[in-house]
Amino acid sequence: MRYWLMKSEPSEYSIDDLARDGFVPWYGVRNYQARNFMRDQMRVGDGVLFYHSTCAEPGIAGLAEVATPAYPDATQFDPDGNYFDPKATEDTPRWFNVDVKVVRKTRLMPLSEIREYPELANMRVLAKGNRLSITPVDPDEWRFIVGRL
DNA sequence: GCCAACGTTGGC
DNA sequence: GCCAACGTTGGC
Repeated sequence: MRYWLMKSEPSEYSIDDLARDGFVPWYGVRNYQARNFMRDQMRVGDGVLFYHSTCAEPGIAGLAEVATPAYPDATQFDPDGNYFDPKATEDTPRWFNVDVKVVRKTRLMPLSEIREYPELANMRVLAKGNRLSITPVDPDEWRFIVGRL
């Protein structure tokens, strides 16, 4: 069992959207490291911190979990979509995604609050210049955060 | 809107 | 295989 932090822009897809839909295919990831996390390391049942980024109040907004193994991201094959990849084919897909299902919306734990806890100082989401949309979370960090939501 | 940081691309 | 140029991310 692993733990993850996954970023979403709430203007695109928020925790309220996830609470409404129940689950969502995490499509559109076009970064190899983030893809590899989904394809190679995620397992059904892994815990997910749902993080709002690029918004007025960035921070952790809810809890979710990995709901499916990784499978080819359908959007890479759609020439009219924003996520089309001309180098991907059905036989040799380049991008993968899992489905994520809601556990619960929580209070918002703002980025500014995350920074205040020495216990969370090593989180990758706090690292300067970190741009990864999916990052692993240590079990200790997970427990610390969940206990305060 | 700014800008630092980072990943990717492509010429050589 | 290097590396400059470019595009994107994301907090502020």
